[in-house]
Amino acid sequence: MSKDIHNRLEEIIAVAEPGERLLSEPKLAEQLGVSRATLREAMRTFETQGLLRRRQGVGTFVVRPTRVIESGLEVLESIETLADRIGLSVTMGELQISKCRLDNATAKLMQLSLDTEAICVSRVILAEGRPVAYLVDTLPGGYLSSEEMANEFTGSVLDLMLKRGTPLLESARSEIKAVAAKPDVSRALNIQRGDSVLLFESLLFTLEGLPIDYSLSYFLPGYFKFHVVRRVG
Amino acid sequence: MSKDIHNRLEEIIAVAEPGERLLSEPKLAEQLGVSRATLREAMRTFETQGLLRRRQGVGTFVVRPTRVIESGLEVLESIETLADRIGLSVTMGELQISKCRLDNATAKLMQLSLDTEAICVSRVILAEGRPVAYLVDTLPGGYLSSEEMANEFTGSVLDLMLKRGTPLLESARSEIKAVAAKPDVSRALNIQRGDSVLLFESLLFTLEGLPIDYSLSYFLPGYFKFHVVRRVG
DNA sequence: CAGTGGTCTAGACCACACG
DNA sequence: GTGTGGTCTAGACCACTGA
Repeated sequence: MSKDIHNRLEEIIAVAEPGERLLSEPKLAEQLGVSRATLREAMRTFETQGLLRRRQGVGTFVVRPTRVIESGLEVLESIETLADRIGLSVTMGELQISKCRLDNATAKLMQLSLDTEAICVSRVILAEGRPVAYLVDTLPGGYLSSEEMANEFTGSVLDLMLKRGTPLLESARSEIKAVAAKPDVSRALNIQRGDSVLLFESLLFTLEGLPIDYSLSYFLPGYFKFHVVRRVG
Repeated sequence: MSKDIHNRLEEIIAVAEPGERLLSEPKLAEQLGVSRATLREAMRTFETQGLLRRRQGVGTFVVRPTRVIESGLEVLESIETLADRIGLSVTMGELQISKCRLDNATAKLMQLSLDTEAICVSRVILAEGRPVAYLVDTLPGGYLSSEEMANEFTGSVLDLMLKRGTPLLESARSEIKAVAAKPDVSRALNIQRGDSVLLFESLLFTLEGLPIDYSLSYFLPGYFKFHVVRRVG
């Protein structure tokens, strides 16, 4: 029964020093008496918990997640703001900005026509060098200039607009999902395809009630704690 | 490249009639020109979207998810209440009630001593015969009698207490996570081990602010839509 | 270059459902 | 019993990293 493998792996991780490298997959699999596929399956849980970090061509390392980025969902704040508050430094990587076309569903959500020119911004947020979130924003053209993006953008469309003061923002409506990481997500977050990630699909509104930003935010579960208070009646 | 497989599977599902059975895994794998393992990997996404339903010993079936159970997170309501509102009938299965001991973390959360007698209630919620949620509640002993459970319990601890009127309930604090299904969860929800599910880890409080119920709620993503409004500043 | 993780394959055995 | 999905194995090849 490979529930054992899970427990034995847990033990191995528990006694390892932070930063320690595990045996290579073939060796570890042999030592545990299971196939490599089974071992990798068992590793999945610990990866999404942020306890293991795999690096292709290098090895698998034990990680001690530092502080967890915690947030109540009632307030809209960027990851950078949240991280700042607990004194955690985050950086941005793999920034890609491109003009893009809206697909049908997105156009409908944003109340735009299909031929609206739009800008897609994708990037990875790293905490202590580890990718922890993958964000993709889609905005109608005209809200972001290329100079602004080059000079001011630090990872958050929200922060940029708040700093700029225009347009005035009011709220975001987010849909919360759990999804299996597709190839683009698993690559960006450095996890296995099919691993579980938390996805916020959000629409950001201005004070006038205009949708101004459609975003997909993929979060590595182990590094974030989102909570919400739900009232009876 | 097995991204193709994903798309081809998508196409197969799209043109299939609801309720239609797919070819068996070995046959379908051969037809698509991939191994069974690869095919199963590709199937994962569609399972958690609720588009495929696998039944051991029977086959894999195409499902058209009917209505999605949608809820804002600000208000605490049971799945039964939400389903009722959209006219969807849900039933309860695999009810298990047992006395249990608190583990360390749970005891701390509930502000109880480790030797407190507690009751664990687990059950599966089915919508149209399909398991869509797996709920595990832990309560200190004394709140639920066995007669009540036998006669009144329809799947929701919340509804039972609200109906009874005591203790008076105020709110729940929920932590939202994405997790890979462990064996117990995958069995209960009829999905593959490691599939992504949405997990709410909640603590329910009385009007006096006493924690009275600790619950883990695992949701099959495709059948639920949770949303929340997040305000700026 | 050698060694790592990422992916895929072919085949096996099991537990289960149904006739 | 027969056929299904659930799980595991052994082995292969690739892409990537770092010396």
